[in-house]
Amino acid sequence: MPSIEFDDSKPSWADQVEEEGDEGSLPSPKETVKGNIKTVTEYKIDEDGQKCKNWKKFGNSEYDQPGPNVATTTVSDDVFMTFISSKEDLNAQDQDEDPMNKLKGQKIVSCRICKGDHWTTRCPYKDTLGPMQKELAEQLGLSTGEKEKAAEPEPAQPVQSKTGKYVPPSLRDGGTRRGESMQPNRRADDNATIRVTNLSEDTRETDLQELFRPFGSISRIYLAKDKNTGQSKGFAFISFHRREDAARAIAGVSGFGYDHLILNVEWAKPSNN
DNA sequence: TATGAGCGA
Repeated sequence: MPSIEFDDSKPSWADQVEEEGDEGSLPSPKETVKGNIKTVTEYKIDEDGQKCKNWKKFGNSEYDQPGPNVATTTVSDDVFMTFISSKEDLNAQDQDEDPMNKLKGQKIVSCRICKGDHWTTRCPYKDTLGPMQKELAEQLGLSTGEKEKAAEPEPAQPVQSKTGKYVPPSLRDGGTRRGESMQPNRRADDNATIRVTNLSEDTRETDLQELFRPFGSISRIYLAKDKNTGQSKGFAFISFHRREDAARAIAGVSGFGYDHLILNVEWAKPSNN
C-alpha cells in the first residue's frame, strides 16, 4: 500500500480559516483591478466588535471627500425586516364583507354570502359572490337610502336581473330570502379535500402547490407540522375547488415518487364538525 | 408514525 503523501509546506484549508478567524488580527487590505476600476477592500473592527469590510471609494467617486457625497449618496435609517409565516399566501386578498348586516340575530351559523351552514370565511363561493354582493347592494341603492326597485313583482324566469347579470337564488328579492342553498350539497368545501402522506420532512406548502396545481385550482393547503418545532409530520391536506380535480389528483399523484419517497394520496376524512 | 385548527356573526 503506498502511503498518501501530504504536502506540509502549505497550511490546510481548515488552518487557514483558523488563522483568519483569530480575534484581533485582520486581513490585510486587498486590491483588485477590473478594467479601469480599482477596488480596495480593507477590514476593521467596528464598535460592536464585529469584523467589517470597508470599501474605498472608487470609480467616479474615487477622489471624493471622506463621508457620503450628498450629490450621489443618500444615507437612510437602518431597515429591519420582519419575517412572518406565509400560511395564508393562497387566498391573500382580504375582502370587506359589510353590506349584509341586516341579517343579525340568527342563531345558527349562517354564511353571510351563500347562507350555507358554515362560517363566511370558509364559504367556497366567497371569492365569486362576495364582490358581486357588494355590487348588488350598490345597484339597489342601499347606501343612499333610495327605495329599492327590487320590490316590484318580477317575471318568473329570474335567472337574470334587469342589468343582465346573474343573481343567485339566495340574493334575489333584495337578498331577504334565507334557508335556501343553491345546491343540496352542503359543505362543498370539504368534499374536495385530499390527504397526502409519506411526504419527506422538508416538503413545503409551496412544493405541494406546484405539485398539485396542474390538476385544478386549489383552495387550501395545509401541511401538518409540529406546533412547537415546526417539524413536518409528513402529511398534508390539499383542498380543490372542484371534486373532479381532487379525484384526478389522487389518480395522478398517488404512487408518485417524490424526494426518494412514494407519495400516497387519498380522500381526506372531514375533521371535527 | 400520520386525519389539520380552535377569532367568530
